Amino acid sequence: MDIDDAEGQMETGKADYIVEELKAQILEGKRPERTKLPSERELSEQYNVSRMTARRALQILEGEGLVTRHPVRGTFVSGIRERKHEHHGIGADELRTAGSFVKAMKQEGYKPVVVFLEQPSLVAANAEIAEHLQLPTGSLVYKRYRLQSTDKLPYRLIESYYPADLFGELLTTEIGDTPLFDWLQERHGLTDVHAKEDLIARLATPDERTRLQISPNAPVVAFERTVWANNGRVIEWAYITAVASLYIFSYEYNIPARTYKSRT
Amino acid sequence: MDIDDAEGQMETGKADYIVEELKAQILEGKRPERTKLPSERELSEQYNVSRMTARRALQILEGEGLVTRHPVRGTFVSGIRERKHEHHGIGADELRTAGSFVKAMKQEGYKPVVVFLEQPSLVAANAEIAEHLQLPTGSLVYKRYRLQSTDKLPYRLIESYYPADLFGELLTTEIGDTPLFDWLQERHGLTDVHAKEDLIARLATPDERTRLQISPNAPVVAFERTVWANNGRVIEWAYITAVASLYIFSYEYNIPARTYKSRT
DNA sequence: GAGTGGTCTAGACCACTAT
DNA sequence: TAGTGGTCTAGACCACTCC
Repeated sequence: MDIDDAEGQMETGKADYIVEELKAQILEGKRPERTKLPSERELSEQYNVSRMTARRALQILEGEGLVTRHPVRGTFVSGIRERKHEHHGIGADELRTAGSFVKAMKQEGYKPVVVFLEQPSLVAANAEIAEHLQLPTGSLVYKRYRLQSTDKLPYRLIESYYPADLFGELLTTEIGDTPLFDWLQERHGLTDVHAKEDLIARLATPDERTRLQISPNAPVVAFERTVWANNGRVIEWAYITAVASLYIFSYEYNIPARTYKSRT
Repeated sequence: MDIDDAEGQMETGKADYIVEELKAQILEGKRPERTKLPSERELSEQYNVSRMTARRALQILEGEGLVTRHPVRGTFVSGIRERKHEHHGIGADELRTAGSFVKAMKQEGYKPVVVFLEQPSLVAANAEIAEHLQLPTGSLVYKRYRLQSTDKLPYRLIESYYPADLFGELLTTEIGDTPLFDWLQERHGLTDVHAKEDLIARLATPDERTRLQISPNAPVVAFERTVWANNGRVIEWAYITAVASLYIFSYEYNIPARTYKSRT
């Protein structure tokens, strides 16, 4: 197990070597999903490296999405199958049935929890929000800021804004579990919608790390979403931060034919 | 500058504190894009912390996409505007004009380079590739494995497969700079295409790290893309790894109306 | 009390490159 | 030769939870 014994064939670093060994074991099924990996201290003894090096190996595996780590509990194999599909595009129905995600979670045996980090409220739009919603700066907008979790395992942070003239009455109306866009269709007759999403991937900021309960090495997918109604109005702008290791983002689209040679 | 002086108001760690200071300076414009940040050793002196802590701070900034780091050169502010837009969906034209990305790069003054990591070749499809291309296992497929770079700064790794009966002749045909899908349209009359992409975000594997020349803390966006022609055939399946800090992925789609109350 | 991961220290050597 | 980031060591203390 001593790394120096294998040093002959090794060009990579010690941490990378441990990564490759553990990864092979995981992919070969020798370490099934949800089983516990050796702790940092155990690994450092087994491979005769310092704890920081064993730690780096586990952090790399975490970053690649192969394991999940928890203080106290330990490090666990988290197969790719654990990722949640977030499907958009042709046939997308997440927006139509805003509760669909929650339903899917329930089917999988999770208990979905939504925590409002702020009380939903009407606020004056700053320049940025106003521009996104195509409203004058200072317009009243309905704001929601919430965290979605399953069994105390947070997966998504959502900050969303809506024009107050369409959604403001929500503050005094109880719509229960009715998805927001169903309510919009019923109340205001807005049906077809068009959505645009801009995604980036990055590591979490300290604040997001705390809220999403992830380690400094865990990537997130941050995206803006703008939703237009069929009358051309922007009806939602949202900034969403999702724990990357839990998600597969799926998009489908058509590319229309073009007249051949119509462009250079 | 000594962190312990500010310890009173500080709940976060020392690395996080340095991150917040530097981030504020960057966002306020005190540290303009492309300017050099203090080195790890300088920071560790300025803040009276160990080099590893200063290092962690810079790595966190790198992970968040605010700075880029290079051995020898140092750490540099890399504004968000440096990210390249990758636009898909309605109006998407990346596939139609496969050279568009390259053109955009040229306009920005970059010199695009494509390195074929393997000679393009006809290979027998293994079970996975065959399934993706909807062909029998063992079918001949045309494979390309290439790395895209600008000025020795790699940004994307592409492993792509095509049915040999449609694309095999490319091995002996010189199509020059003609985008692949333009050639397909001209040669085989396949026009409208449908695409599906599945994205995940994660940290790079050691191999990807080496090929893309990024540090262990830099996230990547890995995605599969399947492209169908208008006759229902799969004409491309690709696995793409993109340096996350260089990309914004943009998707646009419509959500069709539904009959109200047609679902629960 | 024992064990987990999270953070931090004060050193060290390396490969690489610009001067 | 000097300076950069990359890697590694052998310790340390912390917060937290389970027993």
